Amino acid sequence: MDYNFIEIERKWQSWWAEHKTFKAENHSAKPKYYVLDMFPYPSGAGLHVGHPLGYIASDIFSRYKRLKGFNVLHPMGYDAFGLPAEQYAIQTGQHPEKTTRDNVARYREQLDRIGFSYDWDREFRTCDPDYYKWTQWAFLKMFGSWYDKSVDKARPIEELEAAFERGGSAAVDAACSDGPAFTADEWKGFSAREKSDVLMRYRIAYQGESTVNWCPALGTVLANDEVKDGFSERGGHPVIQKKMTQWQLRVSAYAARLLEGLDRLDWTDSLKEMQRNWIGRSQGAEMVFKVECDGVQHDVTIFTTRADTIFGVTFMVLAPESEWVEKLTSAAQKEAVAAYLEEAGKKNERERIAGKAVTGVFSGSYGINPLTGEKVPVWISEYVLAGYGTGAIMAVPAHDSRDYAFARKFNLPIIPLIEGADVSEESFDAKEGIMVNSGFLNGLSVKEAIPAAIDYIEAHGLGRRKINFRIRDAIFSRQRYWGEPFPICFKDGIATPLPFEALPLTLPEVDQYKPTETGEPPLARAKDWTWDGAPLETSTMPGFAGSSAYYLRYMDPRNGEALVSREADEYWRNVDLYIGGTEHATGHLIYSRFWNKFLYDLGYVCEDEPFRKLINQGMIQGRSNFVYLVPGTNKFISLGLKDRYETIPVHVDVNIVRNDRLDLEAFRRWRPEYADAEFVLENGEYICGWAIEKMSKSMYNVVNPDYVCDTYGADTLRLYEMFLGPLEQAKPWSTDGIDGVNRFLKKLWRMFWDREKWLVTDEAPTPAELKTLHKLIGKEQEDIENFSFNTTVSAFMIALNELQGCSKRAILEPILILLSPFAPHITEELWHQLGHEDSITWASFPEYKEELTVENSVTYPVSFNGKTRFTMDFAADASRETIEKAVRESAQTARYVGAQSIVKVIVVPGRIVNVVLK
RNA sequence: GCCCUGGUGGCGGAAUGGUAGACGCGCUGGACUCAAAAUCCAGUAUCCCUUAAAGAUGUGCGGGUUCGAGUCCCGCCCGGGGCACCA
Repeated sequence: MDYNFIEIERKWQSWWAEHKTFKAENHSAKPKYYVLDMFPYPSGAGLHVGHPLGYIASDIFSRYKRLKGFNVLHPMGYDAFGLPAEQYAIQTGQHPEKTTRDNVARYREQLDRIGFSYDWDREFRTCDPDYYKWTQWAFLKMFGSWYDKSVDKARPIEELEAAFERGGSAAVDAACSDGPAFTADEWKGFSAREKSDVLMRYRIAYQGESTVNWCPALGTVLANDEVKDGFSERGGHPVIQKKMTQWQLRVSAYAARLLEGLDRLDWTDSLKEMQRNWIGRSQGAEMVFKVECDGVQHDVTIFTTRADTIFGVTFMVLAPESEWVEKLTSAAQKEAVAAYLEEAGKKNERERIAGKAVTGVFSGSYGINPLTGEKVPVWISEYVLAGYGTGAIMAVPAHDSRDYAFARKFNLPIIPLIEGADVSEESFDAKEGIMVNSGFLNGLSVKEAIPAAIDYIEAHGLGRRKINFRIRDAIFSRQRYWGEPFPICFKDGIATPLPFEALPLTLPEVDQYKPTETGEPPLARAKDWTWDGAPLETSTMPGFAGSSAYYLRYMDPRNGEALVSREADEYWRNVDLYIGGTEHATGHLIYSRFWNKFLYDLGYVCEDEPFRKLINQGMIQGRSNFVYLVPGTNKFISLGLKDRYETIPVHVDVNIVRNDRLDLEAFRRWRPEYADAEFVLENGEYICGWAIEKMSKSMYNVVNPDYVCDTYGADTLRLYEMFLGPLEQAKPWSTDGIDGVNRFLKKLWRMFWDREKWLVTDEAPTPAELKTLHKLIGKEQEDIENFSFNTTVSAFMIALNELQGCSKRAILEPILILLSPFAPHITEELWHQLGHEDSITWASFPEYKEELTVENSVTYPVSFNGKTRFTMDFAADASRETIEKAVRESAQTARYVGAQSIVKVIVVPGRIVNVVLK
C-alpha cells in the first residue's frame, strides 16, 4: 500500500465532518480550553499560503489540548462586512451579499482541505442578521449608558438622569464631552430636545462634533487606526481633517483600565508596548495662566509634564482650532490671525506631518506666569494640537525641541534652567541635571523638581496634578452601505433608539451602492428608510463593530435571546489562546477589549479581558523569482552567467520554478510571448534569481495552499509551514525544503508498510527504542507548550531516523498520537489501520518517563594532589585516552575554581562539557 | 527622534552560561537500476593542505564579566516592525 495522501485526506476530512468529531459541548466534566483564530475577511483573491500559518498553529494546539484531556472550543467564521465587497458592488452592481457568499464558499473550500479541527456548527458571518442583531444590541446598550468615574464603570443612563434630577451636572463625576454645567432646577426646566442634547454628551455611544479623518475618495470618515501617514489603510487614498458630527464610542473613558489591564495579559511585550503607546498615558499638571487681551482677563489652562520648567516659560501657544483663539486675539492682530487660520485650515493631515514647517502667528495677548508674574506673549501655531490636553501650552524653548524651533524662528527668548545645559544650538530635552534660574527649585535634580513644582502649584491653588491619555474616542459611523445599520431614528430631530424587538434592523435594498448626488450615504437611497414615521440613521457601523464581540458569540452562536447565555459565558469565560497578526494591535484588539469591558460593567460577561494569551504569527513573505532577459530579444540568461550580458530581471511565476530551477517548458507555456524563448543555461539548467518581497499577485510569488495540497498533501503543508521557522517571526515562503517534510511522512508510512506488506508487530521494544520514544514525548510536550513548533517537527525527524526499521506497535502507536496534531490525516489513517475504531483525537497524550531518556554514563572519582576531589561523569563509550585528558584539563579548571567547590565534571569524548559547582 | 525586535554555514534555521551549526534543503560521492525516478548510505563552517591526522579561526563590530559567552553587561553598526509636533 502506498501513501496516497489525496485519498487519505479526503476520506478523513469527510469522516470528521460526518462524525462531528470536533463538536464542542457547552457542558463537560473536562476542563475547558478556548482557542481562537482572528477570523478572516473573505476577499476575492482567496487564501494564499501565508493565511493558514496562524490557523495551523492554533489547530495544532487545539488538537494537542484535546489529547491532553481538555474540552476545546475551536471555532471559525468570517468578518464579512467591509469595503472591498462594497467597492466591487459599486463597480458591478452585484449585491455585496452575493460577493461575500461566493468568497466565503471559496474560503471554506480552501480551509476544509487543510484539515482543521473547527467546530463548524458554530460558524457565522458578521453580516448575518442573526449575528449583527447583537452588534446593534451592544450599540443600543452603549447608547443607553454613561461612564461613572467615581466607581469606574459604565452605568445605565436612567441613573444619570436621576442624578441630574437631584443635583444637576455637579452631582456626577462622569466621562463626558465638554459643555456647560447646570443645576437640578435648570435640568428640570430643559425641553426634551435640550435634555437629549445634554445626555448625548454623556452617552458611551454618542453623536458629537469632532475633527475627523475624512476620505473624499471613499466618501467616508475613518477611525485613527484606519489611517496611515495621512492615507487610508484600505486603498491608500488621501485623508483630510474635517469637523463633522459623527457617532463615536467613548473609548477614552476606558483609557486607564485598558492600560492597566495589559499587565495581567499574557501577550508579547511588543504588542503590549504598541497598545501602551496608542493609549499614551502621560502624567503632569494642569496650570492656570491669567491672560489679558485688550484689557479683558481670561483664565487659560495649560497641560505640561514638565512643571519643573515653569521658570523658563517665555511664551504660550494655542492650537489653531482651540476655542481660546477667538477670545485671545486682539483687535490689532485680528487680520493676521485670520489669515494664518485660513492657511492652516487648507492643509491636510499629510502636509501638516510632512511639512513640519515652523509656522505661527502672534495673538496680540499676553499671559502671566503664575510663579514669576512675568508677562509672556501668546502665539498660535499648528504644532499644538487641539485634541490633546487643553489645546494650549506653556512654551519652554530651552528644554523642549519643538518650543526651541519655534522660539528660534520667531526670535523669542530662551532661558536655560539646567546646570551646564548648552542651548545655543539645540534644546536640552533630557529629564536630568540640576535646576538653576528656577527660584525655589534651584539645586534640585529634575526628577525631584517635577513633583516639587506640582506640589507648590497645588498648594497655591494655581493648578493640579493631571493624567492625560492620547487615545481618542472611536469614530463609529461610516458613510457606506455594507455595514450594520444603526438602530436609531430621529423623532423630531432627537436621536431615539429602536426597541429591542425591532432588532435586527436589516439592511435595506438600494438601487445603487454609492453615495447620493447630494453626498448622503447610500442608505439614503433606500425607499421608506424610516421607523414609526421617523427617518432612520443613514450611516452604517465600521468594520470593527462586528469583530469586537465575535469571540463571545461563538460560545453560544444560535442564541436568539442573548448575545451569549450566562451559562455558556460562565463555562467558556474568555479566550485562552488567540492567534493572529500584529496589524490589529491598535484597532480590533483595543476595540474588543473596550467592548468586552463595557459588557462586563453591565454584567453581561464575567471576564473583563477577552483574550488571555495572544500570539502573533509572523507574516509569510513572498519569495519572488527572476529570469534575466536580454532587452530587445527573447533570450534569457541563467543567474550565474547574467553578468556576461546586459540583462534586466523579470519576475517569473514561482509556481513554475523548483529550487530556483526554471521549468523551461512551463515557462514557454506561461506567456504567449515566451513561447519561443531561448535560454542560456549553466550545467544544463536555468538558475533563477530571487528576492524576498511582499506576497502579491503582481510579483508572481503567490503560492496557493491548494497547489501544495494537490502536490504534497495537507499534512505536508501543515508540517512544512511549522518547520519553516519560529511562529512569531516574519519569514519568506519558499518551496525549497518542502520535499524534506514530505519525505518524513513517506518514511513514517514505510514503517507500517513495505509495499503490500504490513510490517507492524507486537514485539517488545528495546531500551534504546524506548529511550528514543520518551525523549520525543518529553520534547514534544515542552516545545508545544512553548509554541516552538519548528523544533517539534525536527524532533520527529530525529526520532524516526533513530527508529529506522522499528515497526513495533508499542513504539508506533504513541508516535502516531504525538504526531496527530501536526499531521492529522496520515496519523488518523494509520491509527485506524492499527485497529482503532475511534478517532485518534480522543486518544491520550502518552505519558513521559524521564528515567528512560537519561544518557548512559559512568562516574569516576577524580583525585589530584593525592586526594579525591570530585567525581566526573563520562559517556559510557568514552575511551581511556579521553578520560585521562579530561581529568588533566579538569584538574586545571578545578584550580581556578577551588577544588572543594566542584561537585562533578561531566565529560563526553574529547572535552569537558559540564562543571557542576556547589 | 522614541519604543519594540532580530543579526549564527551556500539557504531556512538549532543550541537551561558548558562539544556552535541540531533538523531540513541544497551540493558531492556511493549503493540499487539497462537507465531514470524513488529509496538508502557516507561526506559537507572557514583557513592551512594532494588527502588525512593535527592545528588555527569562527555566531554583525569593539570592549567587559566568567574557569568557560551565540547566550550576561557596556558602547556602536545594520535589517524588520510600531509610534511620532501628544507639551
